Amino acid sequence: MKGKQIITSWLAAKELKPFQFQEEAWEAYQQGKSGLVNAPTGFGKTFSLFLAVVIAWIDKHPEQYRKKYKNGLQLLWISPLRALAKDIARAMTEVLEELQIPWQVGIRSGDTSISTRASQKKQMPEIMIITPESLHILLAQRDYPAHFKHLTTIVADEWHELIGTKRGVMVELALSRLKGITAEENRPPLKIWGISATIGNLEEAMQVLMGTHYQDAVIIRAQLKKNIALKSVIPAEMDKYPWAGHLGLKMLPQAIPVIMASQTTLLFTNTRSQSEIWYQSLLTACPELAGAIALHHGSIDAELRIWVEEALHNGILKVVVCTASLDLGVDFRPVDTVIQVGSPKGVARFLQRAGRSGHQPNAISNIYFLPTHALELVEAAALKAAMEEELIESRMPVLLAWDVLLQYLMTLAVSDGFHANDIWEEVRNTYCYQHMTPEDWQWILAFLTTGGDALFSYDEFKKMDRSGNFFRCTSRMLAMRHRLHIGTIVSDVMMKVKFMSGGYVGVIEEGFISRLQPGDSFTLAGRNLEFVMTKDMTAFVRKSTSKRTIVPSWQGGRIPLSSNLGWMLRRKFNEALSRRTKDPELLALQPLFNLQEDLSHIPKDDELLIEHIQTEDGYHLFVYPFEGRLVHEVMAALLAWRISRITPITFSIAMNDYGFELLSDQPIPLTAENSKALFTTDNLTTELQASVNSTEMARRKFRDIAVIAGLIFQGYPGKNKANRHLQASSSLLFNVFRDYDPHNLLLQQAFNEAFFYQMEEARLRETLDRIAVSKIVVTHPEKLTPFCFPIKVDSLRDTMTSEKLADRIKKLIAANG
DNA sequence: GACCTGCTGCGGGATG
Repeated sequence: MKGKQIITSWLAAKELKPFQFQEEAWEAYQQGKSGLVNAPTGFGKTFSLFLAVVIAWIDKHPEQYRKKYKNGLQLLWISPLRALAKDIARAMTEVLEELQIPWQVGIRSGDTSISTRASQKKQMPEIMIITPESLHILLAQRDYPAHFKHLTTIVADEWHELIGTKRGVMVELALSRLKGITAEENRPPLKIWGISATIGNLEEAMQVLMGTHYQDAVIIRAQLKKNIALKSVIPAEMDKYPWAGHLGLKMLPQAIPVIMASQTTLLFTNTRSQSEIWYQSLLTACPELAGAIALHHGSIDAELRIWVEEALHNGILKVVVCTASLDLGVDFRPVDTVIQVGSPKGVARFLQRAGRSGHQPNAISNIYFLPTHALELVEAAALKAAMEEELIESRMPVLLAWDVLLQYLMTLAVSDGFHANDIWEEVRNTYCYQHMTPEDWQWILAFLTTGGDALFSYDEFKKMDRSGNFFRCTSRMLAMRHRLHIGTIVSDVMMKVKFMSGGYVGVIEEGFISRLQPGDSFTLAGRNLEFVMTKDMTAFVRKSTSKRTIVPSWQGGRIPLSSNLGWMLRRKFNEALSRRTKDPELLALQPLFNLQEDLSHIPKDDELLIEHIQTEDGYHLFVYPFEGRLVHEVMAALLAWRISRITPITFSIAMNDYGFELLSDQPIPLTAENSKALFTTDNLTTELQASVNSTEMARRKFRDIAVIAGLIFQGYPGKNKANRHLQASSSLLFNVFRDYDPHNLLLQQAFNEAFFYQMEEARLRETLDRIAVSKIVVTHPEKLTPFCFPIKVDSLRDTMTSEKLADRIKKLIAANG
């Protein structure tokens, strides 16, 4: 083992010693195994595998490993982020230089220049770091197998980020093809490795990566624990802290000392508009932060974001206000403190964010939790317990994603073409498509060659030619369009925001701009801007001096509270009234809990609380399953439907992550006696269909599916079509399939996705099953309770502007006494 | 005494 000696002595010269898990990874790799490496952030997961490859290389060529050859591509490193790819390439290059190994490290991603691509094509670097999309683009090139002739190893970095997404499916498919090429050329099997943070289903994560073939893959777990110090910031005047709200600006004075005492702080918010508001407020409160504070979220111009990331790296910034855009990626060493404003919604996400600080072995990650309303403080106690018990969420792998398969087959068709029998074998051995039937496969092939039962008369849907079992796309126009559209991320159509004088600020939703009059001011990227005009999907602006500006809102995703966190939250309520609890969060909430108990009840984890409250608005029913807003939305609709079968009655519905409300102008006939029947899982599927508009939900899901499957052309880069266009064509296709091709697999997929992701059907069932064995506690409080107040405020918001809302809340309080 | 909602990720290439 010459390689290992060389590496360990090189490390020793730096006063470093490999961790045990790293040595285990080297060993396993040396034996030709595949597997998954799991370790907390900051312990060198990346290097465990990179050095394993280097060691094996030295052992293979002990005398001439420092000689320059044209070795060809040895190691393919899949990174989900372009920024991460750059960082890793830089680090690898440094190591190789120190070891005097003349290997090239290349990056292949969307920002790789045309000339670099061309030279890569002539001579591949020994190591290539690539995004899943770019990997498929390689597969879409003529003679693509030649690139991979010398490939021995593939590493999927940050695999926990990809599993559970269609980008992960792209990786599965690419691996199946690369394995196929290796087998065709009678080379030794590829070594396939994943690198993953801890998730609930690590075993499954590995199976997904390996496919159904590799039986003897290993999981290497680092027996290391990241030291995380979670500190809840308890509102100074707890008895005056709002019961509802999500911005948390009241806590600003308590956030400032934390920021000032730290070297560099990342302040995470849940939404882009919230980050804009916090940025402005911090700057107003501490003008001395000017130049040392920055803002980072997904709608800010990429160049500006890169500047912020670099400034963070170099320690120039004191604080960065951000959203999930800084969840992962580049290692920001100067960051020593993280502040989470509002609920992180999940344990894994919270850990991930905590790990952004103290990013070195044995350093402590400091994370402060800042509640935005009183009850949210319980989440801090729940998070603490969940971290101790390592109760980390699972990521469910995507199954039978037909849209991605259609795209992939087209990729193969535009490069060298494919033999259906070979590819069928390969695809069926991926985790995603293991249950694909021969009929499904035939349908897919027919759809790509003829357009299927619905689209057979339109030539643009006949994408491939068939001769026997060989499929190929001969149209150069289709091939080019296809290469442009590789990928599974379907973004909403956004409008660019540019200065009149040139200079790009960021993006904003069409709908937001359409509500502005020229001369109106709004805030983006922390700047006050005056709207001038729109032209070609671009909003032109100039600097504004106005003090009153509107903060835009973006219609982003709505992440529900995870079931792990919900479960822990329910458990924490058991301790709410116990004097023995040591959680400072629960102790601080004692007055609130006492009030809730006086007015109503605090549910234990084996109870379901239901509150009947009558106000001047009507009759309210509040239910608290703590299962996240998506489940609550569906449950509310289901319950409303079932109650309306007892008595003719109509409701309006509201919900948040903790519970939901049904509001009616007549008494709601739900009692402790009939409640079990109203929450039963009997006839669930049919009654869901009746109560929820699943067709509409499926129609919304279908838009992305149609784009990914290549049925809708989104236009050439930089010239995106307007949103209306996309909606219209996808809706049209949806109708055509429904009417003329009801067995269409893409249509079925749309319904499946609606049930799985939008209604969280599995989780709904589990919730109902839990309720079936729970004790149901029905109370009749005389006024609004601390539990119901946030939901009530939320339901008012739908129908009112914010000023009216403030008045309304005052009235509510007054009426509540 | 109680306010403002809603994340992220990627991206042709052949020819003159």
